[in-house]
Amino acid sequence: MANIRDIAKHADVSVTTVSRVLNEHPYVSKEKRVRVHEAMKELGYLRNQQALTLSTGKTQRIVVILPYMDHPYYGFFVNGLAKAALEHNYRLVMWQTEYKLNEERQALDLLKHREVDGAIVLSHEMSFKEMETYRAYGPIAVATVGAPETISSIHVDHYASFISGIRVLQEHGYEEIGIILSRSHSPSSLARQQAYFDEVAHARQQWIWTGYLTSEDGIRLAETFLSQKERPRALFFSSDYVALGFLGEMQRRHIAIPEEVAMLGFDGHPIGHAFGLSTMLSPNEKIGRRLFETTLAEMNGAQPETHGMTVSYQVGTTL
Amino acid sequence: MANIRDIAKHADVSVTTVSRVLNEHPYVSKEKRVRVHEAMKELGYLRNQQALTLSTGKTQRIVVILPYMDHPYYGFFVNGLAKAALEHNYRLVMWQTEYKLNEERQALDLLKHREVDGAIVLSHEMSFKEMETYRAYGPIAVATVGAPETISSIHVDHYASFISGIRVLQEHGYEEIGIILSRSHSPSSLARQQAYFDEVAHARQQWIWTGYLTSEDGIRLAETFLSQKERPRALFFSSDYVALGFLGEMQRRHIAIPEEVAMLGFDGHPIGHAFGLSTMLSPNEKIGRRLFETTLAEMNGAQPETHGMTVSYQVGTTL
DNA sequence: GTATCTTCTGAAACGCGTTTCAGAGCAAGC
DNA sequence: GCTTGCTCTGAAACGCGTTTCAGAAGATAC
Repeated sequence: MANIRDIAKHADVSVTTVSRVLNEHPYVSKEKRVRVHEAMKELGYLRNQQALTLSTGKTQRIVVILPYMDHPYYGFFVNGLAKAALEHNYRLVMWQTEYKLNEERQALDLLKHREVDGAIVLSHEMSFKEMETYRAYGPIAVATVGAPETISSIHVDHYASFISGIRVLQEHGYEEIGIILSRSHSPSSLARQQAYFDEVAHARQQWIWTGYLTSEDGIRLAETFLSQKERPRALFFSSDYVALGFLGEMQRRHIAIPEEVAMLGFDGHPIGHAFGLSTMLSPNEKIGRRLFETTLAEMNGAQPETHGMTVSYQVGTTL
Repeated sequence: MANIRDIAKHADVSVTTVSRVLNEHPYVSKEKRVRVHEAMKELGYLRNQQALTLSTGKTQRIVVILPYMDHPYYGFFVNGLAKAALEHNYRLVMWQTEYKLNEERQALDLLKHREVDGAIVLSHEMSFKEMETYRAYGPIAVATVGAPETISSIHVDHYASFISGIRVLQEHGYEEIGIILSRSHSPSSLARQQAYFDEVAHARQQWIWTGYLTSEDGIRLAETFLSQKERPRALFFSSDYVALGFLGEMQRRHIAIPEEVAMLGFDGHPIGHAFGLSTMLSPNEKIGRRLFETTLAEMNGAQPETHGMTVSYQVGTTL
């Protein structure tokens, strides 16, 4: 495959001139520019991206770190990221961690080895303290709360969002409320619990169910929930998919929603809409976009930024 | 940041020796090996992946081309791909095309510019004829049918799968069957239509609904379906999400499933299970794995392969 | 007419790890 | 004692595009 030196020889110009033509530098005479273009066509020249990357030090790649690519929760984030990346001529390198700390480290090592220009972290086990040790090698943006100043954070304000969700439930007359969370120790779960205790007068520790991530978990939850003696009148889920699993199983058991138990989801997935799930709509695609744009801005010298986004109520029939 | 030459100087050995230590070449004396390791530690050496890539010509990256990353249909494929890639120390570069031919071209151009070692195409607008023009630059594997010999294909045998789905419907006593397809001109849709006409005695052109991709489309379909005078007794969907949208809307309208119309989905998404959707289980995660492994094998000199996978019936309550 | 720009060109160095090749030193084979 | 072979080492070339720097030629300024 022809390289820049072959082109130079063929067009009888210097390598520098060919490079200038490639980069549309103005100081090339029309005549030579034409000759170079012809040579490139004749030899079927294709610029070697690797060489460019080594030379400039810019990879035009960003690593995206998330637990599972097929978990619907991340779909909107990734979609926003993908669109923004495409627009700015960046490629996304996806790294699936399965919640393993070691995989997160490997993914961030790409930064150290200059395989990518930046990192976007949608979920992490790693402490921010450790994450900061990677910061010297490139910008990092997270979709979670609690990041230090050096790390950009574009996230859903889970505390405020849960407060507003609880208010929606209260406006519908529900006072005895339970909440369904994902991993119990994650910052978002902690914020949600805090909101729960701050805002719900009848809050009870045993009305917090943790460890529910998927629709299958939602199915399981139905059994657990129904076996409980004292049950809340409404459930606030932190994920639409868990809510849907629960809803499906309740339907199967012919238990009326919202008469027996009211439900409020979180995310706003279209599939929830089909089953009339009331939910808190989260601007995840927009967050994805902004995560990318923030990272890009940082690469161009901007300061890290922190921004919390809020959610809105989407009417359904489960309240 | 220290490079290999700095290490060489610091350890008072040649650059070659440092390279040998990095690559665990046996012909390095213990003494020098130790000196090199010490120098690397002292200077905080990090191997520059870019330089390695330029030097070896191997990127350890594969581009994955698909219309939308957040479409649940692709979730399992991508999951399988991601797991296999991780195991073999490859990175996945995701390219979202939104069904645009031009985006597919850009994605495959990565191959030409040596930005990736291979390409995996989960869905494409591009003709195989055009796709073959990229073949010279690296292995390509598709998840669709009809690929020429030069392009690997690991796919669901849509014809056989639709036949077996139709048989399931017939075994449940349904003769008047309609089918719901995605894009009408895609090879999979054509194969499905063929199976429909070959296997269903009462097949009718107006019982083929095309253009249904998402759960929102499924909701829309309910209206269209119900407004039709002569309706089939059963619907065979080519996507669980479309089926679920339809199912939700039918529930909202208090129309009994399967009494009014029986439903059979396709894919086997967990969320379908929650709502008792009968479906044809597709081994998409396995296909993802094999797509990667095939591509890897081709990079190591193996021939392209074609393999059709079959689906199995997953019992639900919508038949 | 001299000084100062502007335009255009190319040699060489740079980014950095790998590979090839030549050769030195030493041991085993016969 | 001489050949063969193995172990170890490093200089130089290679992959390939970009950038720096020096300089030539022509144009403009005053």
